[in-house]
Amino acid sequence: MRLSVNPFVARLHHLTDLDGNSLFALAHLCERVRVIEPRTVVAPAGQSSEDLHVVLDGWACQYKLMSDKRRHVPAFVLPGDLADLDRLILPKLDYGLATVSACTVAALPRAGLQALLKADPALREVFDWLRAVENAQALEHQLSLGRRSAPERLAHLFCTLHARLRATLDGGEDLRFECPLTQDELADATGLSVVHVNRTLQVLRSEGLIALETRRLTILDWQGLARRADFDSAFLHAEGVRVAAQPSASP
Amino acid sequence: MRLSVNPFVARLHHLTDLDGNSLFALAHLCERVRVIEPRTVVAPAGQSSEDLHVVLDGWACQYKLMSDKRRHVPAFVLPGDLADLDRLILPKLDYGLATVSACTVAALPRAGLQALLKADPALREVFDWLRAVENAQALEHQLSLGRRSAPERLAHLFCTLHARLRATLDGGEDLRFECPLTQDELADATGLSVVHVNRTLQVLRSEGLIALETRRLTILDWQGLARRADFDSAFLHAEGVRVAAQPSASP
DNA sequence: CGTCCTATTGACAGGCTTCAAGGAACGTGG
DNA sequence: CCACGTTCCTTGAAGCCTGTCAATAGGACG
Repeated sequence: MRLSVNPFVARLHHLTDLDGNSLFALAHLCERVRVIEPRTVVAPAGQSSEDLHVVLDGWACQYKLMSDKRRHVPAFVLPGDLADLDRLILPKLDYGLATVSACTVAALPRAGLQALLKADPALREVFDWLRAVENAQALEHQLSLGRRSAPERLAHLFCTLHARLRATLDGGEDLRFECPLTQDELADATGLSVVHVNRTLQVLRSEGLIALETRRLTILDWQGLARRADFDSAFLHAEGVRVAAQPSASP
Repeated sequence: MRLSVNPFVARLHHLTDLDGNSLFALAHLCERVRVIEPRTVVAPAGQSSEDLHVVLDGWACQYKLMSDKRRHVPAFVLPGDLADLDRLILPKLDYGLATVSACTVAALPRAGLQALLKADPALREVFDWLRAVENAQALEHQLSLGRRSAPERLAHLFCTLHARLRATLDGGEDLRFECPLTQDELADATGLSVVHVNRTLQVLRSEGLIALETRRLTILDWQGLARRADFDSAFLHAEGVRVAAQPSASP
């Protein structure tokens, strides 16, 4: 798996000033690659595993289940995302990982990654940063669930997805993107019922903010959508990190 | 500030196998102590700061504001908690820190803490673990906001607070605790309105699950409350961490 | 005793859920 | 190529949960 085709490594290349050695070593850990069917559990919740997962292609999601089957999706995992970073510390996670669309997933050995991070302080710093950003996103999601109305939640989710995708793909100003989410999944992420998601989408459409055809979302009015959502991209920390110049292997 | 009276250090002593040197060094960083009035902003959101905050006594909370003043509380900060761990990585946080009751707060210098963690791998591992636990709690809170009803949310919050307090205070089986939260704060944490919090509390009372007098919560039926909340304490990771035996300063 | 903050109540509206059923899209096999 | 099953989307009706507005009561405190 070469550097250029690994979107996770590519993203870190964009967001950080990690040197080639670090990136290469990381890419090297992404060798065990699987292709996984849509709507498939990759790693169930509450089960310990020795692998972390990087989604190279396709969309996945974290999920949590209540004992009566109610389901919540804390976050969608986009191409280039590390899906279960917490497992670096906690082998047994309390959320699961499932695919949304068909996915190409790399499994990184926990021990190997830990060793790499120990040997490469700059990379470690970057991983710490990734965790902090993930946490910031989790808190913003909390705000949505706690205080935003249904239209606001969906608008906010779309703004977030768009911003994250654009950052990863480095796509220009394109306001359209493939969005493989079903309304069921939107419901589990926004804390709404499927029916209400459906109706709320129609509201956003009728307001001229979005168009949502089969698996394809178009933001018709970015400003309007962001205003509707009270969206402020700061929590995504898309500016990246400069990691302190380390006395590392090579400059 | 001696070890024994610093609840943050005491908690790490309980939860981890950190040696005396690490704990002492950490306690030493907690020297700058302030007493802060109730309902006071300690560190506003969106502002960068060179200090992390440990709450030694009293309750505080993280908070986020929307542009129209809607408020959300992602987490309450209890005695012995590090309130803004993310600031270790992100100097400018997107949540603020405010007191709930009168608090004794220690301000730890970011640079000093970073240096300490760099020099003490075991301590660093523990801090990574703290972050992972914090994230687990954030996701469980998301689940509450997204999928639990009002009575379930409050029941879950009370179970969580009780479990966290008991872990910190190492209190026995006591089912009562001081709870300085106003219904306003409960509302901001649970994503409900004040009025509805009030009514929901009455429901929980009438079900014989809790008693809530002035600033004092009694859990009358722990099992019942946990069942009502679909509470599973796993996400608190109260078992702590054993950090790999490090070739550290002293055994 | 007045003031401020918090808790409590009532009335009413509306957002959102649930139940139920129909329609559209897509893949599969005959 | 069409019948068929499955999954997803859409719609309607009914009602509860929760929010908003407004006003009262209770405590703490100066």
